[in-house]
Amino acid sequence: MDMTTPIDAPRNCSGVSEIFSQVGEKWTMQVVVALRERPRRFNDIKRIVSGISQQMLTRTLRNLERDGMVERTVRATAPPQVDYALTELGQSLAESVRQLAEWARVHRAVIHDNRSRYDERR
Amino acid sequence: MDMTTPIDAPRNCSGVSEIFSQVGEKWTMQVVVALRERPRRFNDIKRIVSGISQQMLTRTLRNLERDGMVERTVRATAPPQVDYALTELGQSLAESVRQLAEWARVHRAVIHDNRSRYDERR
DNA sequence: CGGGATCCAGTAGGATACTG
DNA sequence: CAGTATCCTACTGGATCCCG
Repeated sequence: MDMTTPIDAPRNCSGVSEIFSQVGEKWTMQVVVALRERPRRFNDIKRIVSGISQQMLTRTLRNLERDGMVERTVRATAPPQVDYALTELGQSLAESVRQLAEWARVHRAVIHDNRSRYDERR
Repeated sequence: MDMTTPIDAPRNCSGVSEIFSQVGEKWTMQVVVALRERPRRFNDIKRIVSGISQQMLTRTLRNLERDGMVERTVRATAPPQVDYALTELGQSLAESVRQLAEWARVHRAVIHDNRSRYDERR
């Protein structure tokens, strides 16, 4: 193992950044947020997360389901009805992310301003 | 002209997920963590963030600099020496991210387990 | 030492059409 | 309604060479 790294950083950044990349995927957190209040059906989510295609919504939900963040419940009615709900794991993620989201919300304007100035100076 | 600023986002976090995607980029947070203790030089960071190419380190640092997370200081010595340091903005990001990182560290095993079971059931 | 310039592969993201 | 199936584009990540 690499014992030469002189930082007392959180151990195993590699595994953690794996989670980050999922969180950072374009639609993941918006879907999680859409489910925070209560379970919702496919097209309800699609309506809330404006701009998402049904393809991307399907993919995002599958990934979240795969990780155990979201539970999928199929009702054998006609027409078919599918509910998606956050699991406890998913809810705890949403809660942890909320703080980072708050940071982003507060600093968004400054970051955009920094970018503009950087791009102009170039 | 400001085409980049979303005017209205009722529940939507389009601007926030923009920050998330940067945080989720493969190397961004590992570089930030590498700078948390003190400023460091290019090849120091490269050594700490094992596996990163000089190309990707350059790109990542440029993006962080662009957003005002990192400050770049060039010393006109021979050989040239460049220091990278977190700004206050960068440090506050690191702090906010730490909590999400802690969440990821705690739940990583469970998530991996969920994935395995999901993939088997397929 | 600290990059920039190229080129290249893989994947995320998206548009559209079709289906049980 | 809730998806699959295709096909396509753009961007992320990386390897390599070069340069002051």
